Amino acid sequence: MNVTIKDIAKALGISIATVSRAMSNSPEIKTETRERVLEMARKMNYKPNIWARNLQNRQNNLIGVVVPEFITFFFPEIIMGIQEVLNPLGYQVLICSSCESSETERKNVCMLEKNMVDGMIVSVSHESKNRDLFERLLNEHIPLVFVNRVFEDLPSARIVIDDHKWAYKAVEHLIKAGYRKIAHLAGNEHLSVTKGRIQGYIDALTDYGIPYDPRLLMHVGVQQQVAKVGLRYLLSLKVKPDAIFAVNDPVAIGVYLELKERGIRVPDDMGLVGFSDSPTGKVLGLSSVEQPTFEMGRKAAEMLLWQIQHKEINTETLVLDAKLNIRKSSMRQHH
Amino acid sequence: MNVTIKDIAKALGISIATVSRAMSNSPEIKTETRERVLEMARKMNYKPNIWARNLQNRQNNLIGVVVPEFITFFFPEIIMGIQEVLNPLGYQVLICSSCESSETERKNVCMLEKNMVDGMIVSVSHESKNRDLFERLLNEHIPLVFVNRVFEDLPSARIVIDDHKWAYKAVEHLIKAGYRKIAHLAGNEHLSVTKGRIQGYIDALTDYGIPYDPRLLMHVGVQQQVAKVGLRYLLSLKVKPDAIFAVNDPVAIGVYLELKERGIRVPDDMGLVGFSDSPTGKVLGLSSVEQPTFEMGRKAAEMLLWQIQHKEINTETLVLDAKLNIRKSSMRQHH
DNA sequence: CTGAAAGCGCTAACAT
DNA sequence: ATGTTAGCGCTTTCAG
Repeated sequence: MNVTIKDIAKALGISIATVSRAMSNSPEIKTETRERVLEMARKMNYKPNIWARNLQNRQNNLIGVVVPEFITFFFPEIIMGIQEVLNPLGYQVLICSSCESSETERKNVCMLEKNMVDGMIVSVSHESKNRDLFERLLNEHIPLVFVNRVFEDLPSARIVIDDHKWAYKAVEHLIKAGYRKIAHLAGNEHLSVTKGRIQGYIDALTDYGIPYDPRLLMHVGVQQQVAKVGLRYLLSLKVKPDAIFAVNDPVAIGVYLELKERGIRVPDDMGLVGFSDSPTGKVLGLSSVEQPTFEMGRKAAEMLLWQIQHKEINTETLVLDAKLNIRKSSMRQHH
Repeated sequence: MNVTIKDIAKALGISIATVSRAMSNSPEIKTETRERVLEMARKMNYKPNIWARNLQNRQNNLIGVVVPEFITFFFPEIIMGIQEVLNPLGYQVLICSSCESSETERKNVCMLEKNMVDGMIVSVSHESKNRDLFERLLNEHIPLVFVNRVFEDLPSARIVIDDHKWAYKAVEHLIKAGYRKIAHLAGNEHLSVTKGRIQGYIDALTDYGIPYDPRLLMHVGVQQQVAKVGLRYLLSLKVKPDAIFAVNDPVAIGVYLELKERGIRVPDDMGLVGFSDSPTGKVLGLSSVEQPTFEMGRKAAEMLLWQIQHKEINTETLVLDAKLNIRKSSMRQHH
């Protein structure tokens, strides 16, 4: 059995109220009494019961985070940013992975609700199916912030980068490097980031007078293993592409490995640009758009805190800056 | 204000006990009453207060996990294994990163204690300084399992692989591939995995008649950025090594990149083997020892559950199998 | 400054 | 089968 304030009170011959006050550093207590209580608490190895306290305070300093996965660096870095802000403030973070499944995502969110988290930070799974669920959360005024993968039509707080702009820059870079038949391996259709990146791709081509050819655009998803299928399709085309802009680094890496396998040289035979700048991409010399992952996490945490503290839902969208890192995968020597 | 069983009871004109029984699916209740309660609960959007329940049950189904980092694939995979077992059973997992700092690790553990987790799974930070802390936990009979990085002299549950054996195999492989001056970039001195891998390295050399040269062994730590320093040292030696066995993949990758930078060819001029088989190492063609990460997590969770259920500390060490993946970084064509 | 007492929402005897 | 009641450990009025 654990030691409670009752035990301390009894041992000291004082009331539990006094002990409680000593513990919570209340001003209305004699310094001497407090010291005696603290001393005894230490001696008896007292540990406050957090559930009793939460029950009283109706707040548990728990924040839920739901991400699609946390095996690759991207979401872990966001999570670190979140914890960096929240942990020092005494918040605990419950991390859930939806494993890119909307069903699991729904379970995670319900579980977090059951655990009465003070708020949630979510990056939605690639199917982006649970609009109704998050709408309900919003209606119930549960503080909620979306990061990276969002629902555009939901009045919620959001942390994103300008996918359109950075996709545009990536494709523009390929054009300036001399590539002309630029393909795009896009993510899942309903994913927020997919749409922005596709439009950026199309707009860059158009602006540089390259007609957009829908056959060079294929939705493959966001995982490395699907890249092979996409590449096979692109290479089967009559007019093969000379460069590929991939929706993210895992897909770009999948493409890279498959190209190597087939003896197609990067960047000479095929230019390649990814998105999100993974460590693996970096060592492979893959050009990529770098997102400020830690900062995204920090900002998401701050925006959530604001909502919790102001007891008010925030519908602001914060657009952070990004950066195009050019490496050898898109630096053709001659063409 | 949230709806409580009291509200439901009042709305239905019944007692709170009946409502409580309906909620917990007690057998001693009329089916019809239960349905009416459940119906009303749904209508009123009732959500059970988990703190009140925990206060009553003195159990919160919370498990704490402390890992050194979760940016690279390794610990995330272990964590996924843990969650795979624990989540379906209704446990929530609190994930903390010690950021390879013993001080942060101590804070994390204390925080988890404060949150009254039912148990902890820990992989200690590379300094391995908090022996006293974990000893206290063990003395207080808090269920605890170490994974991967352990304290050998603490009577605790442990999930590991045979570092000695697999380091031996890695070095043996280099020897059989024709390398003779094999160096070892080792991890932090007090880290459990470091010791086993060093001994495996030494024993393999000895068994194959290659005298162990202490100058070819250097403690560099476990992070990619320190590899450069280690390599610079090794290349400054009079008798330069022709192969390097690195304590883990990050270090091996750091070495790989630096070798490339300097125009030293892998595997022809320098053989290279890592440890833990990272995705990045994989795409670089780095030979490495693969650890069963998911399985380690699953087993750790199971061992912890056992302790929780049996209310008894377990001091078993479970040694899982591993695998040496040979890739081109150690496949010299000729020598 | 300290104590008595009520109550947070729920469960589990104990009654009926 | 249902209701009554006493806590779980803590905080917080309200008295003194």
